[in-house]
Amino acid sequence: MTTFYDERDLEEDLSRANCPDEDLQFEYLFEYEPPCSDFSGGDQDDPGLATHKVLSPESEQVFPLDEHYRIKSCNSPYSNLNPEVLSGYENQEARNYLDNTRPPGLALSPRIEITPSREHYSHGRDSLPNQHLNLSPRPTLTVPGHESLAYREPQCLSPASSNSSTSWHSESYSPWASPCVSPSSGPNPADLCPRMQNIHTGSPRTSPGTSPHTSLGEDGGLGARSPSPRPRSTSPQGKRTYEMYRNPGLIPGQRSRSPSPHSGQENPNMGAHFTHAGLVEGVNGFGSSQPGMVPTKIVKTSNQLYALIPENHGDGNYCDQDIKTKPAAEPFYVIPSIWPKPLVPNLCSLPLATAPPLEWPLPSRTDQYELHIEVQPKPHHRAHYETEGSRGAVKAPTGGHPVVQLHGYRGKDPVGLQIFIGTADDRILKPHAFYQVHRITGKTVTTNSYERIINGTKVLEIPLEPKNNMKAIIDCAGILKLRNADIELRKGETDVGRKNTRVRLVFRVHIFQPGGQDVCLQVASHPIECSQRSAHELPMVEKQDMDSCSVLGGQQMILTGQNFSSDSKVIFLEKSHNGQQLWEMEATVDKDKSQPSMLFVEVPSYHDTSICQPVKVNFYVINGKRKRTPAIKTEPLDDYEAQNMGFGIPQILGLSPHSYYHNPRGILHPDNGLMSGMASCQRFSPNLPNQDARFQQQSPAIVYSRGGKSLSSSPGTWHASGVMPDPHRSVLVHTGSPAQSVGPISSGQHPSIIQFSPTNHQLLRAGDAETLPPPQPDNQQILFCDDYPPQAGSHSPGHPQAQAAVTHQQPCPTVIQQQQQQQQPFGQKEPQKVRVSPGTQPMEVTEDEQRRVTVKEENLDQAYLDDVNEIIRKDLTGVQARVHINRKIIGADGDSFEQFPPAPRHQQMYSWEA
DNA sequence: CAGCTGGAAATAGGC
DNA sequence: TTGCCTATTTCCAGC
Repeated sequence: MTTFYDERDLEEDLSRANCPDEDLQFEYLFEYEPPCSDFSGGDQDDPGLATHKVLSPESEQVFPLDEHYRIKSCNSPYSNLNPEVLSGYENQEARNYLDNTRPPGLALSPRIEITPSREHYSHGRDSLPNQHLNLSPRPTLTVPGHESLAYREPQCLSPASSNSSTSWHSESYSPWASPCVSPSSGPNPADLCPRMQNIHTGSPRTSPGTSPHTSLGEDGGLGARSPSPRPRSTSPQGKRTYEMYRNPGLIPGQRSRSPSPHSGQENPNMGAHFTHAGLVEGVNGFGSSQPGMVPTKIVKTSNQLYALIPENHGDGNYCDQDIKTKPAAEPFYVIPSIWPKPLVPNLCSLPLATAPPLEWPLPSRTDQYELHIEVQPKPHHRAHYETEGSRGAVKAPTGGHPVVQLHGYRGKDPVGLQIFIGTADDRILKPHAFYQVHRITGKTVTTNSYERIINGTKVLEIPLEPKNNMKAIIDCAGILKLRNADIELRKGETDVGRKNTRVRLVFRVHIFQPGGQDVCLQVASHPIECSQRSAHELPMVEKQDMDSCSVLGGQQMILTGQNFSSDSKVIFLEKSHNGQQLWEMEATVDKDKSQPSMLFVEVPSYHDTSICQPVKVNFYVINGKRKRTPAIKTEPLDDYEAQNMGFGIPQILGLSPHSYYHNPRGILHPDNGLMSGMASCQRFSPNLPNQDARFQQQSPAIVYSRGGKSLSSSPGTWHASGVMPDPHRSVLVHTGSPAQSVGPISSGQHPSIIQFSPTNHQLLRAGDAETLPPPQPDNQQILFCDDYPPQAGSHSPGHPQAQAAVTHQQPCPTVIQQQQQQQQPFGQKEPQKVRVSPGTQPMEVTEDEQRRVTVKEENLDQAYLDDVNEIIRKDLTGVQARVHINRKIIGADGDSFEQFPPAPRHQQMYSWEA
């Protein structure tokens, strides 16, 4: 079981569009193996030699991986990528790609592979159908009437965050300023924070935190806010609804396939910048190809000096916009010519002008360094509104706080660690529009931090000091929730806040190197659910003890997680490439054994036991009843869409689902220069509108020359470091030795739990933080593949044990024995009732049917991507596409299955007794 | 008393 | 259009 699949695929997303409640689903993967013998991701007893395991229902055979594949793999876009360099989702991307590049020579094991999806925390934004549409950078953020504002107005507008951290108005541009200092008394916001000009002009606050209800509407006339009880914001043009978001076709007049705020369609200025000039430009939307661009305007403030550079010509990446001086179409970016005074002397931090944009994907490690989250945050953190007091810093599962450490750093100077709130969806990581990091101060906070606003995103910076072993306890970062209406009202903002409540803590370091090239590393935490409700209602799977089994099912799978209930149901489903649900089956949950943190599930039989290829399915956990889920939903083909897509629907249908969520939008546009700058090893057709976002997810280490000039001047300025993740390997996660594993699963029966997806991996880490003795950094980082042996040099520089832990994979037991339980089952054993499951026949889509199917607008881009991917894939390896099976977890308000396919006769479905 | 928490009412939007 | 349901946002009380 060493292959990996991208559960964040097209069909899943399409299906999601048909199933609103699936926004709260956390999906996981499972793979069915056919009865016939074939490869199965094998044991990897030899850490240095990946194997494939021939698996039949009764026997297994292991043999080495074909060398041919390795060679082939070298041609992949990840040829220079070391999977271990990438963290979290990025690794999954590599795995996905690799998985799909399996050469034909290696037959795929028809097996079931259970893999926790990155959708594990899929929720809200990430699960929205057009989530991939928001991959474009967010160089500017606008508000109605103030289109030139380069910030998220609520953040700038609302100082109502906790006084402990106060609003980030003043702090943002004056890190060392008192959090409560009046804008009028401190640095002049008019100078330091142009966006503040609008807000504060005529209404300077004496204390940003004194009036939770002080609003933009009051101050800046944006009209989005009013004294409490505040009326819901209304948009002159009509507020987007969640449904509209899910289905852009519902939006009158919205035809753009790129509703991203900064897509070319919506912002020609931005779009024009996506040229081959360089990655920076592409990402930032700054079209400058002018080396040595000189700031056109210098603004002297009380504490800092900013260079104002026209967006279209500057090479600056971060900044505030000068609202007053520039029209909307020509926003300015403010680049501090003088680095703000750090809290720590000699703090090694990169000048904003040279730092990569927050939207940029960065690796978590290079050969030399690794930025690692030693302790992950809790999966839930109730964010506070501006009208509320702070809800404190994000905590760790153990009760402490997240810990981040930079490995491999030998310098003597502290390094600035940046923290911001990023998206938790499957698209490229970027600052979250609806959440901001919130600086926490107080006697309980041990970590100094200061704030700044980088291109509209609040960023905390704390020092990583050698004396602390370059480790920082993140006890100063809370999460502020911005009102959806305010954000959605921004011009160009296409994301909706509804059900978009998952975030990640993103950590970044910029390591100054003597050679003149600095290294930027970034690592994102596990997803954090920020809503109040979900903390108690959403079931989450943190661990699954098996990821594949025979198509015959019947094996017991133990899910470890949270918020399971007696009503918890585990649903297996399969979708077609176009998102149509092909099969759905509720697994039998052993109510007697199950606990709030553990579910014992009997894997249902796959509907087609005669498959000869492994099939991936989804499964998810749902608490409570579930509404009817349409098995197939078709829509009339939108001519406009079809025309603009440039290919027929049938083409879409055959596309690989992989990387659907990774539409890089503008970033990977052939004109944006990303590929040339970051993934030169891979060539794409310039005619294709998009490229596979995996290549940005798999971004190489960013090495750049100090000094803003070069950043946008040429593609070569930003170049991949020589240390790129190994592309040859699918990767999986070894969750630790038996002694380190959690719970019964870690007992002798399952000494080595292998988790296959980043999602699962992430969750595991959250749990491991409590149970695994530190340091266990590589439990998370040990990513290797079934198809390829770990390579020297790919290990974590700071964790030599990484390699050693690679191959303790064990075959999944066909039957998992009941483990000793510390908790009581939900209830006493009761006669299970047979669930009525209509709709026995798996959905089969004929070609004609497929032609009638309309892929939602937001999915077309990915279709393009997949198309490209498929071309590349075939070109590189000729690997045949796979069928994926994902799994999900649904929220408590999930739908019921009125069209639930009946289980095979030999495998009746059971449900919890009410 | 400030900050933090948990809970829940009020509100808005979706169906 | 209405009612129900869910998600969001605001408010309150306790620690």
